[in-house]
Amino acid sequence: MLCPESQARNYHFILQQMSQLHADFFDNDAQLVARALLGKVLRHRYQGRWLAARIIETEAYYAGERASHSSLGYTSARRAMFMPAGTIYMYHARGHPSLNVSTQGEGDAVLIKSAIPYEDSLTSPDMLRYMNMAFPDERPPRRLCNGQTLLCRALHLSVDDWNARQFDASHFYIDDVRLEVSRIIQTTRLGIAAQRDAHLLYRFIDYDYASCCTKNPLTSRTLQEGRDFHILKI
DNA sequence: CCAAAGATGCGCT
DNA sequence: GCGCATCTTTGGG
Repeated sequence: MLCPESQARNYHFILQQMSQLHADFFDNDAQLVARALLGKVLRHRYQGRWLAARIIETEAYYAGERASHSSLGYTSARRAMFMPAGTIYMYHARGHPSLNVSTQGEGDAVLIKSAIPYEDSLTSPDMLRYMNMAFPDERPPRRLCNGQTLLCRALHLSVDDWNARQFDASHFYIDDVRLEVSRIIQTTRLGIAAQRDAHLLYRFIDYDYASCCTKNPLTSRTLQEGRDFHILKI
């Protein structure tokens, strides 16, 4: 007979095994993976505590276009983009870590661009406090993960620990807890120079959380639906 | 040395 | 809300 604490641990482990995303999830076209990742939950164990965030914004990158790091050529730092689908690719963007996952197609990947903290029975009660420890100032929950480097900092994910590695049910993985995503905004990626395929509509946002993403197309005066962005119904 | 798939505060509308 | 200047750290030529 297991003690209650062991039972809880077992239950936790079984839930992880049931719902975590495996390599076959990522072994698809980068845009499909980018869309499917919306509503999925990043879970990272940091100092014995489980931290989690719901993905609300992603970008797809292909070796065959000019915005991707892989299109710049193979280097050791970029090797994870060329590794099998489901390999974690992390790099430093302006001094802070950024999280990507390789997909089907050598050199193709998805950038996880923003998320919001997600609390449930698996996460630590003091999760928000631990996320906030990454920042000098006190931040409201919706400002903890709304940026590709901010979410890595809040979840305490480092390049040294996770670049070119695989997800792992005991430390860091992506979970499918069946959250509903009914509409997706498809629009242009951010921070891409005009001559590097900036026009491609490879950025995806969970419509219901557009107000929490890095840059909301719905409230822009200059962007027009049908030209600069589309709303996809699932 | 400097470019790079950022984040922020400030001033303006 | 938007554009712009300025701060940031690392890997690669």
